[in-house]
Amino acid sequence: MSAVTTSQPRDIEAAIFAAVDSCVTQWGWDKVTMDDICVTAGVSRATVYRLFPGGRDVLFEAVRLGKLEDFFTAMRAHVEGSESLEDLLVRCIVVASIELQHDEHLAMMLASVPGETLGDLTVSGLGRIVRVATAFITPLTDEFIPGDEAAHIVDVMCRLVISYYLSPSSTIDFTNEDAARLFVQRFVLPALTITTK
Amino acid sequence: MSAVTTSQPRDIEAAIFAAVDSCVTQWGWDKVTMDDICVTAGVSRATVYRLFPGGRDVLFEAVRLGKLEDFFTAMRAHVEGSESLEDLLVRCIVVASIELQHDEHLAMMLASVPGETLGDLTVSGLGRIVRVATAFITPLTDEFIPGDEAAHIVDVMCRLVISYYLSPSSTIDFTNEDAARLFVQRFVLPALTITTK
DNA sequence: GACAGTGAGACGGTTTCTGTCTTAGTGTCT
DNA sequence: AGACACTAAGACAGAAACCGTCTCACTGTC
Repeated sequence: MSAVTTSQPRDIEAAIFAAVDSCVTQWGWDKVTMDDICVTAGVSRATVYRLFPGGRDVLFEAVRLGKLEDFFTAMRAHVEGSESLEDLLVRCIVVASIELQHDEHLAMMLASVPGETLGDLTVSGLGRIVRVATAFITPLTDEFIPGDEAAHIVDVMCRLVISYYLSPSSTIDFTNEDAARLFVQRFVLPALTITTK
Repeated sequence: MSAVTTSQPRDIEAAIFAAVDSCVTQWGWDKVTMDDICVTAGVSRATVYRLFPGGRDVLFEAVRLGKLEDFFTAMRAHVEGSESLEDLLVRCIVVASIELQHDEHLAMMLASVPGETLGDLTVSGLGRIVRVATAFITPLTDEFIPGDEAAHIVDVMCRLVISYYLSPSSTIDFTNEDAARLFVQRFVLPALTITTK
């Protein structure tokens, strides 16, 4: 009937991502069908499968990866140029914690589909989170400590930042720079097997 | 493995109703499966089908009917004993409007699954609403006007109360008794073909 | 021991969903 | 004009989910 071809592929991809966001927020990952997404995005099924060969799994993985990369891209802008490992770690922790707190979409997901969202933050999706975090952060730590040591720290810090986001503590506030610095000085830096440069 | 038989049938029915509420709030009527409800209610599928022979349709209809009856039962308690038709109608309008405004579950449904909820309030479910409202209210109007006349009024008023709940007007506030009375005096009572007693 | 109520789960029939494919229509570039 | 790239629409088969029914074992009560 009418085939509108004025939009660029990027726009369509963005529309699909937005549709997934919207649908998942409303119904959760489990309940969403590809048709839901197609209709919401105003796009035909063929288009979705052409842009994401592999279908549902590939699309959803791309969405999750995309969100993580957005998150860490935003974070990296705030932590680049740190002049010491301590500064870098403290900034990472604080910026990530604040970013999490300000993430409205995440908050909505936690409210509307808490089970799945929690699972994605703490069980099924934690591996991906740590992986992406490591890929983004270790390049910044290279000038201070070796990669495997950094990977260990990133792994632990991911878990802690998420935990304190989900369940804030009265003793440690990771959105506060001083508190984060104290934590890094007391627990992280001393644990390094290599003397920091 | 373990069959707990300590609970009364009424408790189980209540648990199922609560489970439907919870599931529907989370996912909407369309996305909820009987298994979702069974798991949420902590009850086996056999039990649900035994308590609601006919399955999904019967259960859902029972839930919707139950909610409506709860609504109008609460309302009737506030409007019984009215000494004139005008008083009765005004009270009905005001109490129903306020009750709607205070209905948190309905608000959550409108927020989480607006499409379905709106449809149930204005299209697919309106007939049931009017039917139940008529059954509850006409007995109270019997001493003032004949049944068919009352049914007409109830029909119109249901639609108006719902409309003003969904989309409040700056000119008429049905939660305000004076405004409601003015409305009844100007538009409802004069329209009666029979002189009010 | 008889009985009523329940959980667990198997079962077949139906519906829904997925992923692929074909066809037709539209805009762009040459 | 004609080749090309891209999309909508929808048919299609296979897989998965769901529904409603049924049987069986178990438990607490009478």
